[in-house]
Amino acid sequence: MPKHAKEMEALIEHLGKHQLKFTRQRELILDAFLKQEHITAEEMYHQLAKKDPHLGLATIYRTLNLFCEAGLAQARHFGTQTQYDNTSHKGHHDHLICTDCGKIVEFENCDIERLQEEVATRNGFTIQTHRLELYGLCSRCRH
Amino acid sequence: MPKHAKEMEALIEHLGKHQLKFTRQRELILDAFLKQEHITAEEMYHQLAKKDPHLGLATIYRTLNLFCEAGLAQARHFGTQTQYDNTSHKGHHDHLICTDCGKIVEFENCDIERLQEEVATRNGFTIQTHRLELYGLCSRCRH
DNA sequence: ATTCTTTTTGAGACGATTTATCAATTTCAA
DNA sequence: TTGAAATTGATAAATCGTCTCAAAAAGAAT
Repeated sequence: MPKHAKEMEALIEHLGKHQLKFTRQRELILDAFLKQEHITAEEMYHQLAKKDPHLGLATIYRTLNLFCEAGLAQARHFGTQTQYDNTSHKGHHDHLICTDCGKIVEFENCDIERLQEEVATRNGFTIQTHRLELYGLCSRCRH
Repeated sequence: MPKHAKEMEALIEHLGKHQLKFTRQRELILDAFLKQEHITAEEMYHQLAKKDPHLGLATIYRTLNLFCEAGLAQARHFGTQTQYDNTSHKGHHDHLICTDCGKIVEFENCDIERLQEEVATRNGFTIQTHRLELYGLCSRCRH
């Protein structure tokens, strides 16, 4: 059984529903993407240049955005670039961000997630994904 | 007593400490900024164009960044643009967002906020602001 | 008030990141 | 195998924010 069978199937299902095609590039990019917790398009471009020097940057952007629509990725804007988070990596999707030095601490908190579910249910929503970012000063920068 | 005397003083104090000058533009931009909970440079540019058609976009960016350094504002990357949050507004707006129809429900949850504080403290952070977005399907779109 | 030094401003050039364009290629169902 | 529809790669273009620099303004000293 391939490493990322579940995600591959999710992608194929999304493609089918939207009359999109399964291409060599999409498979290549999915494989590379699922190995990371998060990555930028530029990083992936350089990483994949070794396997396929002709893979265009535009294709990577398009495909990562496709993954977002399929629910496999989630875009996060930080600094000047866009980070694409791998949503199959369960924890570590919440962030503490130092507004002074830019330090990022990833965390996971079950209690918060449970309360989020509660809020959603109370409002008739079914949560697919979420984004939680806490901005402040880290211990170093506070002084 | 002027509306935003406290913030104005904070700015003047910051200017004094850094050999910066108090200008008409900085006063104008501060006034406009403090009336909002958050704003982008572009929005403020158009808003202020009525009062002073010669106020340059670069000046607005520079000034909003100055406010960040003075602690009056906080930059947050959202979508493709930078939102400048007014730190004197405490109102936290967390959002439930339907990924199908785009419906947005605002909510606030004290328990979640308390847990956020806990996480931050445990990691040595002091929270200035945060952002919480829950993505999913609303009752209608779930069918 | 006038002078003088320093900072700020406005306009546009510039750099970085992402999206749009389009002809050639690939996918995939018939 | 064929053909319609989608995708790709290269690059042009758009977007956002910063940098540059001469002219203007601020503020201290005279």
